[in-house]
Amino acid sequence: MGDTDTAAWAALLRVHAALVPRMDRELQQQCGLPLTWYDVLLELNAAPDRRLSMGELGEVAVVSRTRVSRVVDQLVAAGLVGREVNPEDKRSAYAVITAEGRKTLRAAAPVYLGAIERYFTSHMTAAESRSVATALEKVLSAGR
Amino acid sequence: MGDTDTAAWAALLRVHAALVPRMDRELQQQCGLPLTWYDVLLELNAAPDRRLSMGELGEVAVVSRTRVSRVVDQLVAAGLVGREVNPEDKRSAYAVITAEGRKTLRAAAPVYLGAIERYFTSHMTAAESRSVATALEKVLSAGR
DNA sequence: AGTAAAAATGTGCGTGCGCACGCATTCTTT
DNA sequence: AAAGAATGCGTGCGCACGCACATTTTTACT
Repeated sequence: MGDTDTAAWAALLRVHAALVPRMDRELQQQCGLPLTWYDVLLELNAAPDRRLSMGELGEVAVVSRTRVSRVVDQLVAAGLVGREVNPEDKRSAYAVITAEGRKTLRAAAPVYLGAIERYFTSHMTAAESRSVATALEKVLSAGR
Repeated sequence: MGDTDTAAWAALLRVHAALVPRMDRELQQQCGLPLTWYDVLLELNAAPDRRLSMGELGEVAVVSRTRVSRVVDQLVAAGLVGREVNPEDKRSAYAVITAEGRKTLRAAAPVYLGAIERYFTSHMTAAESRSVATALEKVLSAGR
């Protein structure tokens, strides 16, 4: 752990373990919304035509492909997204964010963004923040 | 996500989601050792007198306090650690790494460290690595 | 000393998560 | 055109994880 090479990785693991449950609770208590739901809604809202197939959703969101089905089930039951079949490929199922879903997302965004700022970004300089982002994005684009 | 403030956080989440399962599998296939076991063994080995109470272990390792009991159960069953009662406080239980545990740890270390280097550190500059470490460690020390 | 609060640990239970598998549909090959 | 491979998706199942609670021991207070 003390090794310089592994220090960054060890710190990443600890930050994740410390902050993710905290943010999840805060979001859930103030907005009744698990972090997973927020992530899915965010990606759907940013997607072209506000819809994504299950496979695409599993790749872009921080949710495993197989888990997507059940999360979308919950979101459909909550009225935040709808299921639609792709007429050009009847295997495929689209998840489409509803108006209620966008409303919920807009309400939850400031809470989540505030938590990120308060627990994470505010404790580093702007230069460090940029450095972390570029470094981790390089790791990401390499790991595909 | 595109926001500069949240970019670092979003990248951290994605890197964690992408790399942790991969490293866990690699470690488990090549050494028969889950990542959780490795972390616990590492902390025990680095601790004074090679032992830690359950509470201390839950704080220092990336394992929740309540989860520690069962993980130590497994490690005891595997012969990698031993349970000892604290003679000065009979509530407390010490987890002590065994010789077999140290042997297993030494065998697994190069595999894990290699994976960290290969999947993570090698994709950023040394300056970025240091920047990531210092930034995340500041986040950590602030979040207690 | 005696009683109540606090601390440290272990456990029953519900939940989240991913793997292996099966079903329906589409693509490819001959 | 027919058959086999490949793709996209959903589901049964087992494992990991944390919360609330019970138990035992220590500490604090009167």
